[in-house]
Amino acid sequence: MPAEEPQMGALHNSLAGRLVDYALKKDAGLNFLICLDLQCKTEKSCHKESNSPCPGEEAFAGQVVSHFSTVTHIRKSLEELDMDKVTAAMVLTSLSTSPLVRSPPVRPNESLNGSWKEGGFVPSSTSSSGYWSWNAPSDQSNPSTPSPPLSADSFKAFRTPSQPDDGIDEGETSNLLFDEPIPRKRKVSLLLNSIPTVEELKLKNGKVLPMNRERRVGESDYSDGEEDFYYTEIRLNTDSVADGLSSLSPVSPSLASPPSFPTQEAIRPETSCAKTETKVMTPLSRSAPTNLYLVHTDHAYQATPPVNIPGSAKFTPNGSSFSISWQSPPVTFTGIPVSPTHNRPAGSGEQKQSHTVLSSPPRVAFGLRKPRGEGKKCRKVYGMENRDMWCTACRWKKACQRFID
DNA sequence: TCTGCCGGGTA
DNA sequence: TACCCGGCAGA
Repeated sequence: MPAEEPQMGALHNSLAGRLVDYALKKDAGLNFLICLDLQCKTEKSCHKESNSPCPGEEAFAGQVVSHFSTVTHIRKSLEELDMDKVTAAMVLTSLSTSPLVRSPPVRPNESLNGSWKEGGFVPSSTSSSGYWSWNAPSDQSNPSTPSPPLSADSFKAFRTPSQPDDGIDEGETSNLLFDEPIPRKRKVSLLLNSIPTVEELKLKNGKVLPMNRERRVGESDYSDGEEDFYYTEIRLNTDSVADGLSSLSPVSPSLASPPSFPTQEAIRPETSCAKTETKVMTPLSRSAPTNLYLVHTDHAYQATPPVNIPGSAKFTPNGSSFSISWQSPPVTFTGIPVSPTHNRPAGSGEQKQSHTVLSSPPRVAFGLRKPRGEGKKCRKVYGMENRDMWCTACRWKKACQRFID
């Protein structure tokens, strides 16, 4: 193991001191979104079944949830953002906070291995190529301990050595790290075969930050049929959630209608990535709600027709990346990855893997649940014994229509 | 624990 | 569409 790995891992830890992690776990032919939250400070329900204390990473491990509600919140209009170097985008306005499926316990050396083992993450086997996975928190008894500030030097260490300095000076770097949400590198294991590619994070100031080093075909850790799947959460704007809520409230026509998406032609693999994604993102910038989530993936996907996702969502593979975008409804997304070692042509009878995450929107994360009425309702006024005097809504356990606040 | 009511299921 | 109810979350 290269000597720099502990340092890299520690650095990564310090970068990742907030929110939650996720993994896509393949099991029984289905892919589940698994909460890897080591802090568990935002969603109680995610581990309620485990009945474990919040920091119980192990008990929490494998809990299948959908935690996208806490994924980095992007408030920046995509129109304002120069997206032409961003290789994937995910619009996740809301997903469930409640567990849907409980996956089998995650065994070491399974798909999550290397990234999450024995309550924490350990350096992955690919760290020597510039990837770092999550090490066990230095203080597991207090996982929510804030991460130490990063120095500009450490930030540089996080950068890919092979990448040139993009002109981001240390001052900017510091601002990025302290004033802006910290880009986090995620490692998600999938039973996919694909080729993570070079990532660049487009900063708000327009500068491009290389995030990963390219991973080449032929690297050996695809052997078990699984693949390390990385993505980077990018928080582009830190405006208040409440601000974002207003944009989710019903409903301007532009928000209510699904965004338009590029045609099949627009996402052909031979189309340049930047060009393609510009096309992809532009409609979103006009129609998507303000709390958008961007997931940056290191993944190669076969060029297949865009997959329409229920709920105004779409999965769009395009060469070396994919973008997933949707608005708040429950979603299912599927994708067909390209295998680096079994690179089959599309439509040649290959086994297409379907990756599914089912979820439903969180209620609290976006405050969509209206405040509870303060006044007396039918139930209080008439009592349970006079239930027939209640308004219909109250009888149906709906919002009271008679005593409206 | 009570209450309001959301979200989803059923007929 | 009407009706019902599990369950969440605030009081």
